[in-house]
This record gives sequence, structure tokens and C-alpha cells, in this order.
Amino acid sequence: MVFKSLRGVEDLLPPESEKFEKVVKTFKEAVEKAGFREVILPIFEEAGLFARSVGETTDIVQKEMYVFEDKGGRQVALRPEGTASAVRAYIQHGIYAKEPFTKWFYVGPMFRFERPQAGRRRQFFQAGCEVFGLSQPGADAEVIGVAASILESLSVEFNLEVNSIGCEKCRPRYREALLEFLKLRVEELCPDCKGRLERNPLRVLDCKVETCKEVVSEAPVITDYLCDECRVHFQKVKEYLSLLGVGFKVNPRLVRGLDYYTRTVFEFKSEKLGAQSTVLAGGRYDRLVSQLGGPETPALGFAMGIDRVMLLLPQVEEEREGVFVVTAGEEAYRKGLELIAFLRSKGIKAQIDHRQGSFKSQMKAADRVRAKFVVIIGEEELKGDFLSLKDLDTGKQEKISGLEELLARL
RNA sequence: GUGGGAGUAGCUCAGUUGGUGGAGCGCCGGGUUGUGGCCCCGGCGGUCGCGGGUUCAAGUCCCGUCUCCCACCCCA
Repeated sequence: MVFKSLRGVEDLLPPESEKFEKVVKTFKEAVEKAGFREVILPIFEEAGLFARSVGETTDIVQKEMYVFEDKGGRQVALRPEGTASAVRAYIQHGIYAKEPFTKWFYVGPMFRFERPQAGRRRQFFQAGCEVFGLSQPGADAEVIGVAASILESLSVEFNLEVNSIGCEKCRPRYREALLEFLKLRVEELCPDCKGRLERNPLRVLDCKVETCKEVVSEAPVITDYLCDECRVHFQKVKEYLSLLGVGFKVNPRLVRGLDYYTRTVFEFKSEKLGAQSTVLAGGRYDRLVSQLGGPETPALGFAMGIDRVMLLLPQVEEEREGVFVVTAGEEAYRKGLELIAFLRSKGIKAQIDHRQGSFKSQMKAADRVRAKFVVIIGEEELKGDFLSLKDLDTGKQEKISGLEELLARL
């Protein structure tokens, strides 16, 4: 019996693992500069937390969540996203009473039971940010700006779309208007959308079926239905974004799949990703903290799909680095062992070939691990009390008298 | 959950009407008594995804199943 990783669950081996770390590192540097601090949150939670925050009727909760009963009889879920846990932690630890506003970030695996596809795995990785306690439009613009800076640092090209989906005051009005419009043209909608009409008519705006798109293109848009406060808020967000030099497009048909969003929503998309084109997305969720039992607290955030970003990173050729020690015979090998320990203590990457094969095979190994230099210790070197140093880029080789000189040459 | 395509060496793939499974790359060794990349030669390496069926005989035909890829759906 040979074991394989489960469907949609992948190992990240070098160099993919290094790509992963690069994305995480870039993300952290960008958000830490903006004052975000890391929270390390549990990978599983009480299942009810996600039902209440993400939405009872969403596919994530109804079909895609890994739910199981633990040995204490609790209904437990592997987290399908990060915001619910962050909000839970924010409330649980009374953070609202300790800080005027809070900026958190998190990185880690998420789980959804879906059919695997390009850019979609059952275990996938997100890096996300959350801001609590700020209702001002400047916060929206800043968060979107931070998100843009992450992708820019990674040289990932994107299109940014923003929209406002209003608040609980104005959204119902729009919902009514949309519903009224769609009902007149029900027979033109796809079967899926006919179902959405009942559950969540806003999602019809998202449909990819051509006939639905045509209907939607004539449908009323939410931006015409915003209440005064939401309209002013959205206007300010757009102004500040321009001020910050963040390029964006207003997409009045942009909606989000999670129930907790209010007002500002945004999506960073790439054209190079196939069907799963969203690389980073988020929005404001002013009602969520109170919905989960905390005090009225405005909040917003976003999550980035690390796996999807990785697909967009340009391939870079590995540069040669460090030293590879080639030896002949036991005595030379012993000197080699001492040498790599010495070099490492000086902060230099150093390796040796323990197999003690031919010079040729050791040289091959040095090339294979992309070493920059080879230090040769053989009979001649032992006899003459020197080291040979070969530069694998230039192919030039020279005699080195001692460790001091070696360090100076590296 | 639905639909299409695909599983043969570590990787990428070829394999004729069913008749003892190949190449390239990689790895190891040699050509070079102590020198990588290029070239030449040799070697290691296979339950042909798994299970069943048809057949004298199955990588090849049939059924089932698992996995991968792509799309729907969903979403970061």
C-alpha cells in the first residue's frame, strides 16, 4: 500500500516551498509597514461560528465545509476562511476595550471541500488583514492600498474593481428593485439563477451565463440606490484611492459571496489565472462583530490567495551561492568537515559530499546544488598545505594559502 | 454535485489489427590515473493507477473505481 496525499491536498516541495515563503515574506513586510500585527488563529473552530458569520445559506457553509464531531461531541469545522476566527478572537479577548482601533494579519491554510481545479485546492493558503474600530472611508482606501502594494511588490499584474453594496438601510431597497426587475424576466435566467432569486438575488449579478449577463446588464445598479451615508462614504473611498495613486475601476455589479459584507467591496483579479481569477478580495463588514456577540464595531479586511499568487510569480533562475567542498581521502575529508563548520560559523553557506566519490562526481554534485565556489582538498593540497578554490561561474581556479585568504575571496 | 480530457520508468511522453514494453530528460558510472556545464558510451530504473471481466493471449477491448487536468458551480 502506497499512500498518497488526499485529493486536492498538495505537498509544497522546493522550489515551490521557497516561492510560498517569498509570498508570505513580501506580504508580511508590506502589512507590517502599515502597522498590522500577526495573530495566529486556530485551524478548527466550533462549526456554528462559520454558519453565523459566513452565512447559513452560502455554499461554503452548506456544501464545502469540513465538519466533524470531536470526541467531546462538539460540532467542529476546519476553517474555510479566516475572518470569522479573527472576529471571534477580537471579541473573546475584549480587544475593543483595550485599543482604539486594531490592525491584525494572519497567514495559514484554509479548507473547503470542492472539486479541485486550476487555482482551487481543498487545502489552500490565505494571507489576510483585518481592521477593527474604524468606520472612516480613509481606512477602506488605506487597506485597499496596502493590498495593492503587496501585489506590486510581487510583480503580479492585476485589475482592481471596487463597489459599494450599501448597508442594511439601503440594500433592502435595492434588493427589492432588483428582484422586481428580475421577476419580469425570469424565463431568460439560467436554472441556477432562478434558484438564486429566492435565496440571494444579488448573486445573479455574478452569473457567467450569457443570457443572464444580458439581463443583468439592463438591471438596476446598486450605486443608484445607496443611502446618503453610503453614497458619501463610497465617494470618499474613491477620492482617497485616487489620492493614494491606486488605479481602480468601479464595477456596480461586483458582489461578494459571503453574507457579512457591507458598503465597500473590492476584488483584485488577474487575467492569467483561468477561471479562478480572483487573487485577493475583501471589503467592509460593519455588522459582523455585533452579530457575533461583540459591541457595535466597524471593521474591514481582505484575504489573498497565496496559491493563486504563486501561479503568477515569474520563474527566476537560481543564482549560484555558497561553497561546496570536494575532498579525496579520509584526511582531506576530515579537513573538509572542519572547513564547512568554519564557513557556516562565518555565515557562509557550505556543503560537502559525504559519499566520497570521484572528483568528477563531487564536482557534478557541486554544480547540481548551484554552488558558487568549490574548495578542493586533495593529495596535492595536503602536501603543499594550501587549498584550491574554483569559481563555478568563471571556471577559474586558484591556490589559497589559508582560511583568512579564503574568506577574503568568497 | 455536473460535464469533457487524461493516467505507461523519478519527470515528459511514444507504444501499429490484442502476440515477451520503448525514447528523451534525470540519476549512477566510464571516456579524462584530480575537476561541473557541452559531447560520446554504458548501467540502474516498470505491480503499464487500482480491481474485475472477455480471450489461448490484454498496456491495447469492456465494466467499475481512484487520482490528475480543464470547465460548470463556488470563491481567495
